[in-house]
Amino acid sequence: MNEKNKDVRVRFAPSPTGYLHIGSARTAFFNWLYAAKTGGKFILRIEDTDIARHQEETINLILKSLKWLGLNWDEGPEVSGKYGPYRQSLRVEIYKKYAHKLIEDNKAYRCFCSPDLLKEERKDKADKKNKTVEEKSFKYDRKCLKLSQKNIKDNLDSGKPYAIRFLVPENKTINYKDTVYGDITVNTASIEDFIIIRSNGLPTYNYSVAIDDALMKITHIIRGEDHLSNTPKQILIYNAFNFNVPDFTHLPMILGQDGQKLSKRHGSISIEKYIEEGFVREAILNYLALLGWSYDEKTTIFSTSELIKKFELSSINKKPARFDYNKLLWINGYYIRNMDNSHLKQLLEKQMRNYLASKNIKDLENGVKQLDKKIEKIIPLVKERIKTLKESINLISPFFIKISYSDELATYFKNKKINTIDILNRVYKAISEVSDKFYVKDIEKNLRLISERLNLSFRKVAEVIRIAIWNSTISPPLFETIEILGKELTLKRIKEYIRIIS
RNA sequence: GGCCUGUUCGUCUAGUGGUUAGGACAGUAGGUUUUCAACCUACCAACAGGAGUUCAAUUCUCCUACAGGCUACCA
Repeated sequence: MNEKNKDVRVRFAPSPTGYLHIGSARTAFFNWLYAAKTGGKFILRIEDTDIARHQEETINLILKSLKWLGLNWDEGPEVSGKYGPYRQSLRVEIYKKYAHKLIEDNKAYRCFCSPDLLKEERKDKADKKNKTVEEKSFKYDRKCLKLSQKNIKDNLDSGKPYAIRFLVPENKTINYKDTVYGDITVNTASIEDFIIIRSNGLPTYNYSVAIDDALMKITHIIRGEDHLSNTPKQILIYNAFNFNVPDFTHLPMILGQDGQKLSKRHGSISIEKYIEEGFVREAILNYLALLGWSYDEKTTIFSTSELIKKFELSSINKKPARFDYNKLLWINGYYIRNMDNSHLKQLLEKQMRNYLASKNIKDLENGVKQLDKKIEKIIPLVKERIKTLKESINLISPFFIKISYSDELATYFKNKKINTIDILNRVYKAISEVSDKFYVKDIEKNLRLISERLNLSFRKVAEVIRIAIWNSTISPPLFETIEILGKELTLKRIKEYIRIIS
């Protein structure tokens, strides 16, 4: 394998049966990274040969998620390329043509057996208590290989449906080297004559994938470990046509927190969901990169451009990785904290506007016009307090949306030994006396003075103020919060809280 | 059932024929502080089990256990 090879061609070949899954996203990303690193081409191919399962809309969802991640493709849907079409459903004639060539060469044959019957035979064999491997073998018995020319002709003439099976060479050893898993050796004795073209004329996976990868001149196949066992079959197809066999790199599986295969019951598994939850692009890519790959013994944060430089297929590991939502959260928080304010502002303002729209909230206490201006000042207060963009809503909305005190906070000071109303009156006065420029420094000075005068720790005073102006025992830093709220609104909330607890 | 693959702290991982087995997340304790975060410090915590090779094995070999994948006219 030559890393400097400019002719590298890799592909991501999703089956459009749902959203872009987190595991598929990693596969796509690793392919993309390898292409970026080597200056090769990243090809996108849609594997939609299973009519029953594929859904048209999901193709767009997948493309959308890939674009959001920034994994742009050089050839594929929407951009085309010289090895198209890039949808398997549009390549059916190609698969048929090659399959018939195999029949002519006696490397494949027509099978007229009924699928239902085969299924039953297989079941019988599984149930048998026979001891020999032969007797329990699930392999197809090659009934149709033994058919005479006349039989075949009669069947064809009568229009009997048939599938095409690949004639697997007997007792041959297939050997290949996987970048991650090393030398893999399989004997053809364990492989049955698998179907390559179904009776409905559509190809099966192991066949079409090999034909396409060969025809599209794919040089490196990077995909999930679930395909490791399929690889020998595909090599058989390559060999039957004398195609060049590409390099294989299988990626360890991604499991859920419980160690089971990642599925819907593990919560969010689609990229789309993560976008909704407020994860940022670079954080997701960074986390994905760490699932099955590592650079050294200490680095965990990698920008995408660093990944392009540092990524190596040879340092991918074999062990299946559990998806650790907590770590993703941490990485996301890290990216938010270190993001530049103007970029963060764009993202948060969008979040906020979407939120207001979704809740149909119109009467903002500070007015929508101020959202844009104020959010700029809010950013530094929230950026190290959120792990997702979505969480910012809780911290930002009280600046704009009228608060209504919860029962718990309305009675919060009832049994406490402090004179809440006295404190609030003093606060009201102190805030009123701050000059109209309303500097944080002045606000802080005046408020601290209250605790000094009352000989009360400032945290007690702060708690009272916090609940009054924020309806919560936690808030962004108090003085800055008051500054951004503005004199008028701060006083209004204090007055309101006094009224409620009086 | 057959075939293929894997197994280092709870999690992601680094690592080597001789190391106090390293880092990160999580957890715990403390510091800072107007709350919450962030930040800083410390602590907790792992080589699946058994044989063999070797002066020495977490590292090499074999077996067992466990886990995952494939075994479809799914991909």
